[in-house]
Amino acid sequence: MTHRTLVTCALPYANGPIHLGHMVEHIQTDVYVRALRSTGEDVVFLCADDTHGTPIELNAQKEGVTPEAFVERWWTEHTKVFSDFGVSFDHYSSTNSDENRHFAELIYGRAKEKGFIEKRDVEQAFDEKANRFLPDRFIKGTCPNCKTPDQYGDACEKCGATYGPKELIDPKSAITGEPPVWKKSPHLFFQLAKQGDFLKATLLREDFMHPGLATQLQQFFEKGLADWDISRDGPYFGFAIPGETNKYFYVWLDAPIGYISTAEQWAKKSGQAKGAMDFWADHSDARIVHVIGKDIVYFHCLFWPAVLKVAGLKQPDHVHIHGHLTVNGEKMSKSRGTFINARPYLDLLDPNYLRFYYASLLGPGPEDLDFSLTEFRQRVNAELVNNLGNLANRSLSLLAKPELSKALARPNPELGGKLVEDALARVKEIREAFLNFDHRAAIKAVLEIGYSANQFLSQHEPWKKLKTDPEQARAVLSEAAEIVYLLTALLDPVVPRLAEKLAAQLNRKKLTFQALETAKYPLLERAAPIGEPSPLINRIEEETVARLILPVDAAKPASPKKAEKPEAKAEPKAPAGPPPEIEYADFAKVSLKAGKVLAAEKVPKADKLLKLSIELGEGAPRTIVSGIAEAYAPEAVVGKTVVVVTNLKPRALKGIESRGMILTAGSGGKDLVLLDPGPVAPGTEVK
RNA sequence: CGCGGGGUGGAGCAGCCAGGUAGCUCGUCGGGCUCAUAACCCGAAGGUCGCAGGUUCAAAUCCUGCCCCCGCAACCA
Repeated sequence: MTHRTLVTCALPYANGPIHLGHMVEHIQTDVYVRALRSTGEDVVFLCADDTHGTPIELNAQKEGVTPEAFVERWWTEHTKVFSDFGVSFDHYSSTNSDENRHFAELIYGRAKEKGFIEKRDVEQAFDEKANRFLPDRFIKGTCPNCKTPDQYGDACEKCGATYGPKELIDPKSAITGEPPVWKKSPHLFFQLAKQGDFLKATLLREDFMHPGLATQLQQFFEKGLADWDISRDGPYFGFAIPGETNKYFYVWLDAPIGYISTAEQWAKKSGQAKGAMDFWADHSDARIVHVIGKDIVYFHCLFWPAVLKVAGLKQPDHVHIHGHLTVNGEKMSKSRGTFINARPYLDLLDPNYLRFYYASLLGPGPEDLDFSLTEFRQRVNAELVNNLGNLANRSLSLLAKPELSKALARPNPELGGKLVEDALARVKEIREAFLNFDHRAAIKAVLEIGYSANQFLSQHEPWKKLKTDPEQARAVLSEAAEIVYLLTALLDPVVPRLAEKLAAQLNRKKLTFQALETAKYPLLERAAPIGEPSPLINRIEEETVARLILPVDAAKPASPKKAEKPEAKAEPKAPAGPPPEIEYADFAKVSLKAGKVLAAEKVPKADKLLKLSIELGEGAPRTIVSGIAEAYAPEAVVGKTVVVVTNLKPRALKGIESRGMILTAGSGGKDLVLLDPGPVAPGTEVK
C-alpha cells in the first residue's frame, strides 16, 4: 500500500474573517495537495479553526454571546469561504471539540507522567475590576529599561529588553485601565530545555524545514530554551486542565493538537482510517506536512515537535514555511483600505483568478508575495485568459464549426508528434515544481507549452483550410486539442474548476500526473467527438479590480450585506465599514480651535513625530506632539496656522506629554497635509 | 551596530546556493494574421545586473566594505 501523506494548513483564529493573506496559505497548500493527489498519492488534507484564548472569550462577552456560539459563527463563515475558493479539505474541524480535549489531556498526561511538567508559582497581574488575571499582552506600562511608555508586559519593543510585567513602571490593565494588583498563582510549565538535543537534531534534519530559518531558530539555544508556561487561569475559553482548579490549557498548547483531533474526526467520518494514530503514532509511516506562515515558525518547529516527542507521537516530516502577503507592495492595512477580506473578493471576482495569480508568483522560499492590482489583472488576463484560455477556445470552437462537426482526426505523428512530445517532456518538471511549492516555475512551464501550441496554430492556419481542405484543418486542430487535453492535468492543481470545464468541452475525463507518467502521443482517443466549446474564463475588468480597494473615506458602502457580518477584532481599531451616524451632541463635544505654530522640532528617535509649540490664545502655548514629520520639516511648519483639537485627553508620546491633536488630511506618512483655517487669530473657534 | 527581505532594460520579477552567451510578464515601436475572449504569431528598441574593491582565465552569481529601499518593531490621540 502506498504511504499516506497528511497535509495541514495553520489553523485560522476564530476571531475574525478570512482575508487574502490567509488565502496565500490555503491556496498554495491546496495546489500542492491537488498535485499530490494527481500523482496518485493518498493525501489527507486537514484544517480547523483555532477557537480558544482570551481574545475570543472577551469578544464573545462583548457581543453578549457564549464563546461557543461566537466560534461557531466564524466556523460557518470560514468553511464557506474556503469552499468557495475551491480549497479541497478532506475535513475542516474546530479545536473546541471532544476529540481535541481528549488528545490535549492525553498529551498533557503523558508529559506529566514522564516528568516534563513542573508546577511553580507565578506572580501575575490581576485586574480586580475585571476579576481576572491579565496576560502579559493585556498590561501596558513604561519600560523599566529605557523608560519608553506604553509597552506590553513581556518585552520592550523599543530597546528589546525582556522583563516580567511586574517590572513595568506604572502598569495598567488594557481591559479596564485599572492598575493591576499582584497575585501569586501556580502555573504549569513544559520543560522545553530537556528536549534541547532532540530539537537541535530536528532542526538539522534533512528536509525538515528551510535551512536559513532553522539557523535563526538556533539562536534560541544560545540563550537557553526557557520553560514554556502551558496553563492559564480562569476565566478562559479553553480546556480545563485535569487535576487542577480553575486552570486551562494555553491556546498554543491545544491549537496544534487540533491537527491530531481533526485527523481523528476525519477517520471516524470517512472510515478510511482507524483513527488519528494511523498518522500520529510513533511508528506510523505516514508523511506529515505542515504548511505555515513565517510568523509561527517558533511554535511549529520547536514547541510542537518537543511536545509530540514527549507524548510518544510522531513528529512532522516537513514544515513548509511561506511568506506573507503585501498589497501594492505594502503590508495589508485597514487604514489604507488595502486590507482585503476573502468574502468581498468573492463578491466581485472569480476565485480562479486569485488561485492562478498566487500560483504564478509563488516561489519555494519564505519570501513575501505581492498582490498588486495592476499586476494581478494584467497577469491573469495575459497568461490565463489570453494564452491558455484562448488557446483552448480557438482550437475547440473551430472544431465545432459545421464543416468539422466536432469530430477529431486520426493521430498524425508527422504533424503533431513533436508538439505533443515536447510538451510531455516537460510534465515531470512541472509536477516536481508543484510538489516543491515552486508554483511559479510550474506555471511558467505550462505557459511555454501554451505558447508553443498557439504558435503551432499560427503556422498551420487551420481556419484557412476550413472550406478548401476540411480534413487538413481537422488534423491540425486535433493536434492542438492534444495540448488542450494535456492542460486538464497541468492546470488542475491551480484552477481545478477550469480544468474540469476544459475536460467537459473535450468530452473527456481530466488527465492526471499519474496517467501522464507513462503517456505518449497521442494522448487523446480520437473516436469520440468533442463536447460544446465556450470561452474558458473572462478577462478581468479594470473597474472591478479597482473596487477591491476602497477609498478609506468612501461615503458609500461597497457591499450592502456587510452589515450582517460580525465585526469582532482583538483590537478596537478602525471599523471596516463606513462610520456610523452620530448625533450633533457627539460632534459638539469636540473643541476645535485655530492655533499658530510658534516652534517645532523633531522628536529624537522618532521618524514621524514633531514636537510643536502652539499658541491657542490661552496665555501659554501648548506642547503638542504630532505624527507629521515625514511630510513636514520642522522649519516648514513654524508660523503656520493649523486646526487643533483642544480637549483631547493628554497623552505621552515618546515621553513627551502631548496636549491636543493637529488635524490633517491624507493617508498618513508622507501623504498628509495640514488643514489651514485661513488667516484667523490663534484661539478662534472652528466649527 | 534591533530583527528580516531586497536593489537586474520604463514597471514588476526570475537567474545568485552548485561562476562561463542576462531570461520572463507587462509596456513601447514595426510587421503578420483574422479562427478565437481587441485575441494570436513574427521582429525591434531598451540593461556599466545599487556603488567600490578583491578572488578568478572568467563574477549578476563567490569574498570584503559602503550606499539606498521595503517590511517588522516603535512613536503616527
